[in-house]
Amino acid sequence: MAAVNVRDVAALAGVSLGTVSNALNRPERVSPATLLRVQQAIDRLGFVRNDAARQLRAGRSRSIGLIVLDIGNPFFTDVATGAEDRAFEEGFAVLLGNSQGNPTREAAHLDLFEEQRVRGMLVSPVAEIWPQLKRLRTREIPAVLVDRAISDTSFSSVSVDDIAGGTLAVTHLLGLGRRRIAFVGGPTKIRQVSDRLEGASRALDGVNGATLEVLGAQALTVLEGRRIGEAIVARRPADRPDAIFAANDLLAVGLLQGLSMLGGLRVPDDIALVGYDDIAFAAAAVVPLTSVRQPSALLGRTAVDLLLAESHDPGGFEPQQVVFTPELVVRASTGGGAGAGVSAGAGGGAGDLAGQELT
Amino acid sequence: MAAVNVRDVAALAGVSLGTVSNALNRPERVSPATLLRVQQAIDRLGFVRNDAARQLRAGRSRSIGLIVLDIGNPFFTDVATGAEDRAFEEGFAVLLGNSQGNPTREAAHLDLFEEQRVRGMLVSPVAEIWPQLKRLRTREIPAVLVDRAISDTSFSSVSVDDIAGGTLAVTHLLGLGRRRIAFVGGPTKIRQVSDRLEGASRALDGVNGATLEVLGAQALTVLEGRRIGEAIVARRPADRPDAIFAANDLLAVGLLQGLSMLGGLRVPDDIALVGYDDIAFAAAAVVPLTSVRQPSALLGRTAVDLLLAESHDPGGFEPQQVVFTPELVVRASTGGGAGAGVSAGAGGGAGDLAGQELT
DNA sequence: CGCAGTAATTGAATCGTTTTATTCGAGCTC
DNA sequence: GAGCTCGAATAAAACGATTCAATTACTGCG
Repeated sequence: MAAVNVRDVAALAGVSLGTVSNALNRPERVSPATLLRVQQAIDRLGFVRNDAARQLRAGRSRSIGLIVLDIGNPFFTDVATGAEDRAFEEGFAVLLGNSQGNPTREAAHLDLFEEQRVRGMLVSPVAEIWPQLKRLRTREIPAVLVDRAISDTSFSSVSVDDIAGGTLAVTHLLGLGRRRIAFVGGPTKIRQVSDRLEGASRALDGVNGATLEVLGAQALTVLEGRRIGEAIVARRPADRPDAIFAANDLLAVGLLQGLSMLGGLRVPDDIALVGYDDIAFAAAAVVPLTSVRQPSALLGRTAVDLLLAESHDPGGFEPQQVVFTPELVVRASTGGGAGAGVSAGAGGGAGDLAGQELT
Repeated sequence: MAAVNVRDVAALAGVSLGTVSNALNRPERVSPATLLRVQQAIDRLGFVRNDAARQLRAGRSRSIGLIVLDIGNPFFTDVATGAEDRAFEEGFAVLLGNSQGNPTREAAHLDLFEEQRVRGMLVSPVAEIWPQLKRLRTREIPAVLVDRAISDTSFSSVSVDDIAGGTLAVTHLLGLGRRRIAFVGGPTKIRQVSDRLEGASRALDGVNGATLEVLGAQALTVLEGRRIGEAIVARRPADRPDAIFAANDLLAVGLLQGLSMLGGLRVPDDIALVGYDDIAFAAAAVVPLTSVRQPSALLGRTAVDLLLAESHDPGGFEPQQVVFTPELVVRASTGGGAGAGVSAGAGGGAGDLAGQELT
């Protein structure tokens, strides 16, 4: 009883196997009576379609590949969640590939998924893989780039506007009346960092008396943030900024520790603080962090939409570059909630660590 | 040029298609000369095997299904990383399914993956799905349970010994000379919580003068930890515990905030603190947290190993229950590093948030 | 020189489904 | 009642790789 196939079902139902296929795929072409008989036979035998045969005949599969830089990174985890969710709605399975920033692994995953004849690939590329992606396209396997500024507009892509995010953050700080703004982030060769800085500096345009100081960071880590925070504390009060925009939440959390817990400054009273990414911990920090949130899961969902759209109409489809605008989640670190208090900030939102279950 | 198949390759190489297949799968049966010609033809045409046809013939696929409760949970992310990594080494693709704790979604994923004829499934089950898993087994699709205590030993499983973890944590605290231990955690109907408590209480056996107080928590969150921390601060000094074992790191971080930052107590001087899970943030807390680490990625790798072993020998395979022992990572919150300082603790380790890249 | 034995290659059958052209009837019209 | 159409069901031909029994080519040996 290892393998139940359409033939067995047909035999039990007393019809031809073509009819079984029709019952499965175009029920309206089959008379109600036989449809019922076929259904019963299927249930009785516990028949499950063999997708391999199906896709062999159809020439296309019902799965899509997702290759990410690092599945451990919460951003990509969210992207994957969104993509899987959307794909599942459409009856597609998602093949997960973790390139770990390794071009060799990335290429190998591309090959592996091509053998599986995936319907298309979602890729957040490590290396320059245009040649490979173009080759895939000649095989009618479309690709959608995730979170990469892309020069080649012949591919669809989804990304978030980091410049807008930077502007959002600093405009908020200016709106609170702060004028001595500091940007903490680096290395600037990371596009996201330089874009966020660019956005920050744009926000200053036309605001008189406002200054933007750039404090370079070696890495986007908590420790680095703490170090910089302590350096700020060491300054004369008049030389300190009255607001900081950190390039990501890890830095922001470190800054918070350095400034407030170790340095004795008050956040947001003395210095207001905005982070970036809205990681789960942002809401749970001692002073809940105001942060710029990226619609990560939506990125994943949208990428799948673009992929399927292109797959349905390989010829006529026009590649699209979808750029999402991030959103500011205001919490206590800029005075959004209770002063320096305990209550959760305004945002809240779905992914908060607060609601997370135990491992 | 949409589809290049073995026949095309055979034609170009001037051999029969059987030979091409041999060249692909059993190169030693083919003369070096023809092997070379076939290789060249493959390269020239850019031939890529069609896995659908392959698996149709073979009756088995080269992919495995992974169904997790919540891919957003760092524990499962690590499990997934380990599983994907191991599977990839073996040339297998991983189909990712996120059940989101929803039994309906879980069942649907099971069906979807069964249609894909996966080689086997890794499942961290939401509901009681034994009937479905047993049905799968009659189809030679083995399943391995992930992180579930399992009564039915006819399935392989991988899990972590939470009792041992609890003992580990509290033994460490006792070793530091602490005697008034508090366990913070709940709800106890979660098996992991009750097991950790059980382990904690076992550690006390035979240690005279040691007491274990249980402080129930409504949820395993930062906020709840903070609340409990403040409650402890409100006690008379003599009534306070001198060490706390928290059921997970979120609680521990909250406790740290409540005790130390808001309450003025010193960690570890006044109260030593141990968490559980060793989440990325544990090392980055103001006082780096001592924590119990679970070998999550190893769980994933091992699960894949068990799955493939069973798949290779469906008849003779004996299901195994692999239970991992967690490991204690000592950091400053129990005096492991600098007193209450800034330096990272002992553990460090691969997954630290410290090294994490920007989104 | 012929024969056995091995190595290399071939061709046909097969996996399970979908699809397409075809057949079979029944019900209608004129 | 002959000719039609239309609905329902069928049989056969794909899809692309693998495998196995059969064939050919070749080597060495007696």
